[in-house]
Amino acid sequence: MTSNVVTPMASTLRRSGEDRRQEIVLTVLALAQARGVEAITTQAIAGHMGLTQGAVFRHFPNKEAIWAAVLDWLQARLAEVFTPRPEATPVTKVKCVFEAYMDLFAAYPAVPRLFFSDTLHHPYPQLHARLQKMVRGCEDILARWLDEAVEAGEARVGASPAMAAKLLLACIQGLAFQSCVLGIVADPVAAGRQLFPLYLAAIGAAKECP
Amino acid sequence: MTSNVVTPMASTLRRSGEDRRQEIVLTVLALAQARGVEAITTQAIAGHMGLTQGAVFRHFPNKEAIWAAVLDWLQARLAEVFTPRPEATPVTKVKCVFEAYMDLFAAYPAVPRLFFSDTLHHPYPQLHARLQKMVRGCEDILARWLDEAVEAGEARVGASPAMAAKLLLACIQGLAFQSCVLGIVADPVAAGRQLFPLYLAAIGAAKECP
DNA sequence: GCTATTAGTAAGTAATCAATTACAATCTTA
DNA sequence: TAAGATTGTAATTGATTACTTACTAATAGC
Repeated sequence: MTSNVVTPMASTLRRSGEDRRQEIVLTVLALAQARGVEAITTQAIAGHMGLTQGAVFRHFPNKEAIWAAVLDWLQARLAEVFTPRPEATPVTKVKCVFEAYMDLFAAYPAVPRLFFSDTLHHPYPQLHARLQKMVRGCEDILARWLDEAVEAGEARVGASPAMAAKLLLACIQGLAFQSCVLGIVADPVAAGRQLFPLYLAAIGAAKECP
Repeated sequence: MTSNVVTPMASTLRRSGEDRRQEIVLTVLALAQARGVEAITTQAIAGHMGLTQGAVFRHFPNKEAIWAAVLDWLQARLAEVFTPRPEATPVTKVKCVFEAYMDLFAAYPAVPRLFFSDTLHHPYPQLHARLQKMVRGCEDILARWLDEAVEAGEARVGASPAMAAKLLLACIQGLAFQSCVLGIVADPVAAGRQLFPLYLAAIGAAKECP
């Protein structure tokens, strides 16, 4: 007789590690939106994927590594946001980035939730530093474009371009909070369309922007 | 002989319930800043106050009640923020509110942390609704003043006053995030002083503002 | 086709959480 | 001053947490 201890792996689909890691990241995004960042436990992740809790640790050594993978994903999305058409004028680039942000928030409402959550900041100094670096990098790119816009006569910023960049990012973050965390802005894309002209006025740019 | 089971209440200062409730709220603010919102446990609160964990539940029936008390405190601070001099012009009122926000963030960096944390939103629908209501209320007041500003010829908002109000609150929230959560803005008051002129340009107001 | 690696389970770990209980000391007040 | 309400302790509860271990089945490479 064979050892009839149990009959595991009944109908479970076995997948590659790379697949599972991606799936875990997407599951984290889904859970952040559905149940909140604090409710993202390894058990919740495993349950959402139809696996047992221990399986999660086959693919990540600990929870911090999961968060790091989520940050990898987030960084890739942010890189996409900051890839406007190269032939665009500086102000148009800025506008495209703003719109891409709103599209990102509409597509993945979990992103601001993760960004704002203390979980990604206080308990993990390295992740906190990475998030700092990411935002600083975005600010720098925007500041460069705004500088070019002033030089090209496309805008006439009263303050420094760096401050104009900080203002735009602050607006974006505020909108992200209002739409994705607080839920008082139904459609970030529509809200952005109404708000961006005000920013153009702030930097003394024309309203058109093709 | 007396029963020498233990000798409790050795040197502990016994205080009134109202005192303790206030102390707990302030302790929550301190812990939110020092260790992060997620690290605010009843044990941490009690330890910070020099009490045992059970003592916390003498003053609040459960943790949600603690959060609710924190929201009460926050609501009172917000009411102070929205109390400018009545003789001020509309735009000056808006400016005063902006500056009061920055002062609040400088004095209590834990406030944005709490506001942004999922803890106050997802697990407690009632607290979430309260936060929504508070922000909406702030937005409404700002929108009214901006409307008055336009009528008085103090500003010429391109979009609706409601949108101009939403823009200002978004900026405030973004700055709160950058300074108190992300930590890339050292002095929110100084940053605000540099950014507010850009907002004045956005709503077509003069730069002076006494 | 055999073997090593990988992806899974099941069960268990110690730690920590919010909340409860039984009891004691300290106020309040009648 | 006696009685009742209040503020505290100490110990414990059951649930949940991230993470580990021992074992098993599927896959990939030679």
